[in-house]
Amino acid sequence: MSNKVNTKEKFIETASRLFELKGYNATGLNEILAESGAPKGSLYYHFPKGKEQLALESINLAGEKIKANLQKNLESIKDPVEAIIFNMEHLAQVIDNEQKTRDMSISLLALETYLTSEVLRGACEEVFMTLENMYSERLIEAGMNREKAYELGCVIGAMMEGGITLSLTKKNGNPLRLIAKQIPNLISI
Amino acid sequence: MSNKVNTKEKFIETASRLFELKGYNATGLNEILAESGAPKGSLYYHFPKGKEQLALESINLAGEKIKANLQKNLESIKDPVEAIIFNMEHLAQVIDNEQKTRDMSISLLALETYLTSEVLRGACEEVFMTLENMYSERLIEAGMNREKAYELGCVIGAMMEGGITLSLTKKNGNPLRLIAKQIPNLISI
DNA sequence: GTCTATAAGCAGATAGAC
DNA sequence: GTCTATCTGCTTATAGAC
Repeated sequence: MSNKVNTKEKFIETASRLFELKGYNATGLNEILAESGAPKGSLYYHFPKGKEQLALESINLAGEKIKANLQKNLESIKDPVEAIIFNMEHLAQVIDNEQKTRDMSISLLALETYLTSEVLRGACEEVFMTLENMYSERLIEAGMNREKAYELGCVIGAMMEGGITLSLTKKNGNPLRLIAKQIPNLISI
Repeated sequence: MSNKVNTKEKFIETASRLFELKGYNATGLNEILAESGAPKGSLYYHFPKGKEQLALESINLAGEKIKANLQKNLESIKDPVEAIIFNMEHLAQVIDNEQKTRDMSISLLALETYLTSEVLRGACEEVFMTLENMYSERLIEAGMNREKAYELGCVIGAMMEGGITLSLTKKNGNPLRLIAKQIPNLISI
């Protein structure tokens, strides 16, 4: 039924938001259930393997949203350097205004799960690699040598994650802005 | 008594290791007690405010160790660019061999606590800022303009944290190595 | 100062009625 | 497919003996 799909998607959306915000271990199923407005039995009907399965689908959803935001900027701004800078400065502004993550990073989930769940670690790795490849492909399109583009894709991805971590901890987007300022020094096509 | 000091320090050392490795929320007091070999009453005698107080001292200890490692490399290698690269490549090698953190990063703790504990967020922010300043001071010593040095200190700090996150998630030190390779492009004194 | 026993609550997960 | 009631085990924290 359509209700089944809606219930399941509601679970994933709520869980994805809470996992990104508070982390995997700090987010209880009861909290997800309360915000979803559904009972516990329903959750285990849709996710027989429990919390880990719900987290897997949550990571994938979060990844899709992060990718979509990046893609929008990479497509709408012609110069890849300017596009990457705009993307970083946009996140800086969001952190200045809200001081929390939303469709921004899965670093917390990755660091919480890389030692304890091979499934979740793998899902996080895949999200990271897709983001890196998006940077790389755009740089190749703009004329950069392939190998160099793949190396820079990873570096830019790392700078983003580190910049978000620092900006959240400091409660302001300045670290992300300083990183954005250095992007032109890394990219010479 | 000296025993008091030893017991308390043992708690902090064990907690610091476990918090960095598994995170604040995934590490139970029972686990810390088991590895410390001391009973629960003793922990609450030394840390009346409980887990948060223990975490505060754990973050400070982890920060001291991370700083000490960096300082050793910044002091022993004359060229700051080479020193920073060596430090990153050393961490890459550790991750290749052990695939987990130890005296390396407090990103996990920072991301877990920035929303829920102002005390712990502040402690993490202080560690991050001290590390950034260590990079900056070394660059200033080597002749770099002050403002530029402070900006780069933050950028290098962010790259380290992001590089560690990616390297742990991918189970290899390559992201850190690719970042190290880009350091010369950022630093022109 | 050290240690034991226990409290009170929440976690993830399950059984079974409807 | 949906929902309720419950189980087991773990969490942080405390009371009080020694």
